[in-house]
Amino acid sequence: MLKHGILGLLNYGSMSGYDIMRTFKNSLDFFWTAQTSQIYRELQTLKKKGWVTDQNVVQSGKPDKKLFSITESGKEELNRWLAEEDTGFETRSPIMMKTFFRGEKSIDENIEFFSRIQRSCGEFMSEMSGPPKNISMYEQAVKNPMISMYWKMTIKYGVMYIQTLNEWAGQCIKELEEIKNESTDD
Amino acid sequence: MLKHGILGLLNYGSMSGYDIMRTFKNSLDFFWTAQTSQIYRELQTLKKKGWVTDQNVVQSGKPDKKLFSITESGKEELNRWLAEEDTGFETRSPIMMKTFFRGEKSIDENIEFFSRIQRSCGEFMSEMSGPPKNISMYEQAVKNPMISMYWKMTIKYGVMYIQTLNEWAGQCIKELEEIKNESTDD
DNA sequence: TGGGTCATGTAACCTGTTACATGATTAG
DNA sequence: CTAATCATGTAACAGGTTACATGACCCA
Repeated sequence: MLKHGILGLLNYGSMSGYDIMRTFKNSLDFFWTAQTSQIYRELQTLKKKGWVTDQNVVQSGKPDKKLFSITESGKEELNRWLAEEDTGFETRSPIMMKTFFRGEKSIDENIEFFSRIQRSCGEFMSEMSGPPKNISMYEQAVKNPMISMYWKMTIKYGVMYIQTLNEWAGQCIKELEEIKNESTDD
Repeated sequence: MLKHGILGLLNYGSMSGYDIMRTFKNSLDFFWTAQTSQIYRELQTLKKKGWVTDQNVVQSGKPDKKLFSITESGKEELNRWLAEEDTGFETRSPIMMKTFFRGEKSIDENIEFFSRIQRSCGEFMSEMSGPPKNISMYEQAVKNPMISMYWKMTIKYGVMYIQTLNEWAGQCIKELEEIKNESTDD
């Protein structure tokens, strides 16, 4: 999956490992995180597979860099992956894992747990409403609205996802508070 | 994370590796998948850490099994983990990764891509509306509504998540179809 | 007699995380 | 002068996936 993410980015233009890392951080990071070390390792694998090539670029005032470019067979692989039929949703949610076992904790502690989720959602939303971080990528994309459209779809998903999580946490809190009131009434 | 999932299950009662595997499949599977091989490996790690103990149980008509039980220090670890403050959302979404790069494909292919997501959502929802698979776990939980409440919250989240995904895919299709109509009108 | 469930795992591999190392330039 | 940015990576470990192996019992 990360391999194809890297191929996809290189398909927009040649980049160094460092460029890829930054692009990941300010565009794909929300739904796929990647460490620098992993990106450099994957680039070596992609090179071995013949999907990318690299060349040294001497820079003045900055350290030299390796520019990676996608090859024809790399483009074929990218297209094969995009055409592949997906099966299932493959979510992995630490939040749900913890929620599942929260019966061990008191109602008040759990209200606090869900409130913390809501606070995180709020922080995320206010970050989102500010100016977009991925300016340099946007600049390129504006030239080709057919590409930036899909980027915007993933951002839209991110917003909807956080809103849903926020709403869900709210419902959980409400449920817990009703239980608290019932037991106080007796 | 899987370690704590296993500890959490063993906290409800002693189980064999096989029992844990089945419980995972019909309750935690949606937000955390685990292979059998991984569960057996993790159980060995948990044993080394002193969080679980095991004993052989001879069965007639079935192969012998190893019953794993949580220890006091295992319970402490479970509680420590539950009290831990979470940072971030940590989503990993293959669907979004593919969406991000769909500019490579035609509008019609992409409408088909989003329609396939909607079909998967539909299948998921009709499975959910049927009788719950995790009957044996429910039986136990009914005795303690304070525990089953949190399980139901995770199921609720699953439903809301799929609904959001479905709605998002619908909006994407709408957007693509508008573009199609615009270019036909010219 | 063939497939499903129960029950255990090993081996190899791939992917992801954490910590560390190096070193120049530039902005505050 | 100090922290951030640019730029490369290695090493070790943790976590996840795929494939394989074994064997008995039960039901159709």
